[in-house]
Amino acid sequence: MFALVDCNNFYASCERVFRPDLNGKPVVVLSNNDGCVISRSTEAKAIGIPMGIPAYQVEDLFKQHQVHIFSANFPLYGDMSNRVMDILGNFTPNMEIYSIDEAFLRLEGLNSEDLKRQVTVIYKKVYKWTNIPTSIGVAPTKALSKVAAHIAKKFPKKTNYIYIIQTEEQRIKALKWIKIEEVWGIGLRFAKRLKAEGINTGYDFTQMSRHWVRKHMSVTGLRLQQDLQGIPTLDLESVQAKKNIATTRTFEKNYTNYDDVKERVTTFAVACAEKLRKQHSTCSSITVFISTNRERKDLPQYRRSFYIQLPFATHSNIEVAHFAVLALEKIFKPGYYYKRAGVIVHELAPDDSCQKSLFENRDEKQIPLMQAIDKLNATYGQQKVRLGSQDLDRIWKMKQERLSPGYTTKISDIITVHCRE
DNA sequence: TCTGGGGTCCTAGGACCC
DNA sequence: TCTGGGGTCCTAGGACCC
Repeated sequence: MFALVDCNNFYASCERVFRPDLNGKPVVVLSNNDGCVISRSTEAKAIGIPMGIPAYQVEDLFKQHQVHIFSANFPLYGDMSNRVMDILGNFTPNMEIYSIDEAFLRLEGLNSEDLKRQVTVIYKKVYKWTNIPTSIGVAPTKALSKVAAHIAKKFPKKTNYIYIIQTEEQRIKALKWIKIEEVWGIGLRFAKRLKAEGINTGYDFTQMSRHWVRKHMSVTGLRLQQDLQGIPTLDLESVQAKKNIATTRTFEKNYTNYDDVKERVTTFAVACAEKLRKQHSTCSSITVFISTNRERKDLPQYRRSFYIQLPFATHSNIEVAHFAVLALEKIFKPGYYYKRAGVIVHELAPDDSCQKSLFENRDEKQIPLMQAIDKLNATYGQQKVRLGSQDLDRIWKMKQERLSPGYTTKISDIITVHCRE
């Protein structure tokens, strides 16, 4: 059986761990730049704040209900996630960390009663040790465990956040209940097309012809269909090395000037190079993209990306930035209001197996130079040493007006507990 | 005025090989 | 006038996830 453990309202719950005074009150977490709502407590959902909505559009609701608002604090969420995953890992070695707030566990050799008992222990231990509430769905396949977790979350009073699909009857009942657009792997587009075919529930989808599914939804859709039919098709996936690393940002304002965009792209390239060095990898190709604000229908739109194959593998700030700027030169067109840009590095390889190019002409000093830069930045704070082509005055222009402390990741932010005698 | 960021997989079609 | 068959690799674009 597969168990999907899914943290409830994860980011909002993380904020509340250290602010127990906010229990029972509406809490939301905003994306970078304090742009959109990306996590909502149950209370915030109840007052009608939609997921993903731009914050300015719900300002009245915020005021009216005294919603507690937080800027995204990813170091905190990442650390809380590690704590939850460590606990889950103690229950079984067969685990797949699926996202920051979800993990699949394979539970073997338990009868129906023991299974229920074991899952309850998991729920309680995670809650007691981290204060993060979860929903747990259990079923014979991964896709069905997702459905089960959905039910657990939707009916907390009936389920106590735990739901198990074991019999064929339960499987069919659950699938007939779940709307097609809520099924894992069915996004906006496919839901629309499926509804046009008269498919409204997960159950309807399992009854479709394999031929149609294969033709319109590729093998991915076929695998999902089988998994929902109760035939184990999707298995736990082992952690594999990342294939890409990206640094992309929406700007706090529109940029029209080439030099401004170039500075941003340089900084994103440096960030990618730093991420590469941190995991001891190099890259051999990069993509740079720029884009205007696609929400502004009144302005001319322009989006392009450019891919460059590098002549050698590298993780040097200088080299990655150099090629990123070459790519930018290919696609930058004056006259547009740019709102977003990014650098993505591909073809990652371990940095010790760095292959020498036939036409090797790279500067061997890059490696000790980068080591020195990393050391200085580690000692004197992030971004003390930068490239001359980066904005030296810029500290961090991201809007983060309501950032919570780094309770678990920053020594100066650790909370003090006062005990009365 | 203000709309996130970082990933994955699959397919079709073009270029190229023998 | 007649023009093969079987591959691989690469990339853009489309779909999805949290």
